[in-house]
Amino acid sequence: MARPAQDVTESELTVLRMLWERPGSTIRQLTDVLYPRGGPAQYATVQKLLDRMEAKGYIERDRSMFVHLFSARVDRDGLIGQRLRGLAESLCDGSLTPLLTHLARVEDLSPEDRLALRAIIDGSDSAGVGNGQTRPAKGRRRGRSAS
Amino acid sequence: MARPAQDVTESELTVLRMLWERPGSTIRQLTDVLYPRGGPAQYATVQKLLDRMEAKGYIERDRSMFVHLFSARVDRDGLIGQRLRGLAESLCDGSLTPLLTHLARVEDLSPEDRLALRAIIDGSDSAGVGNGQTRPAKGRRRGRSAS
DNA sequence: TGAACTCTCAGTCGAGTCGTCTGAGATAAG
DNA sequence: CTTATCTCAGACGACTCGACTGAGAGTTCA
Repeated sequence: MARPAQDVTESELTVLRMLWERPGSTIRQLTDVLYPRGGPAQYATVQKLLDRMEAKGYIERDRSMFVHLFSARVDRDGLIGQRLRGLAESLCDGSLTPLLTHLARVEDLSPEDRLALRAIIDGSDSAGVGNGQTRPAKGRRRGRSAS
Repeated sequence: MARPAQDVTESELTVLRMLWERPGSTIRQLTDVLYPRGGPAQYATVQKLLDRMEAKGYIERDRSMFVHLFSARVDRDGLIGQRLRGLAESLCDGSLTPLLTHLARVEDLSPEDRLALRAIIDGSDSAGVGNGQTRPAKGRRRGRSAS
């Protein structure tokens, strides 16, 4: 009954970040970058991390060839959303609003951020102010959990 | 080298939540509520959870009397901030802005939330719209981590 | 064909966490 | 003094996680 833990570890995240940069990588390719002087042991470590991430649903594996190709199933924004939801669940009865107001209160915003935020809040989704970090995300929309 | 883990567990959080409601509780009082039919074993469990939370800095213990009194050192908002910062650290290079925009984008806001948010964003901190969940927080202000 | 190489896969190991529980010793109450 | 309650240290079993080993299947190439 110890630690349920189902989200990505720091080590797993390191591998996942690489898959975000280069989808369809092989274990060999990942290992060569992660452990430039790595032997079979390091190779196996990366393999195990990928195994576990696949089991947790964070990546997918193309088995069609002898050498498997790995890609991320969740992007950075998806991961952010997941953790944010988990946080809301355990601390705010599932509501995301407290997190939102907390951030708006704590973070000192740049004028650009301020503008972009107001645009988002007011519903106009044509805010062209790129802050470089966040990407539009594909099919994500109002994920009411309503526990 | 497994799991550093330094933040509150779900079980610890259960106890912490009680301390938010009733600061200065004894182990006995906490145990009676948490395990209404609990024996010495359950008592010791609560004790251990308190021990570990004290070690992690989440609660404080008044040792002046024979029976110790426990209180939270961090409130809900503080915990939210801490986790949010951790999340930003591991996924957004330490910047909170991506989290903010993510939430603003994903969450469909009620008109009240919208209004309150705009007030916060625009810097006027006299927003009287109480959404019940978030409390103003004492000394928290611009925590630039600038890694 | 067959040897050398690389890959996959299953299993193991050590360190660490977490919830639980036991037992010893100190203190208070009757 | 006896009894009850508290504190404190330690230990357990289950589990996670990074690291590593070894066996066996598939590929490459002389």
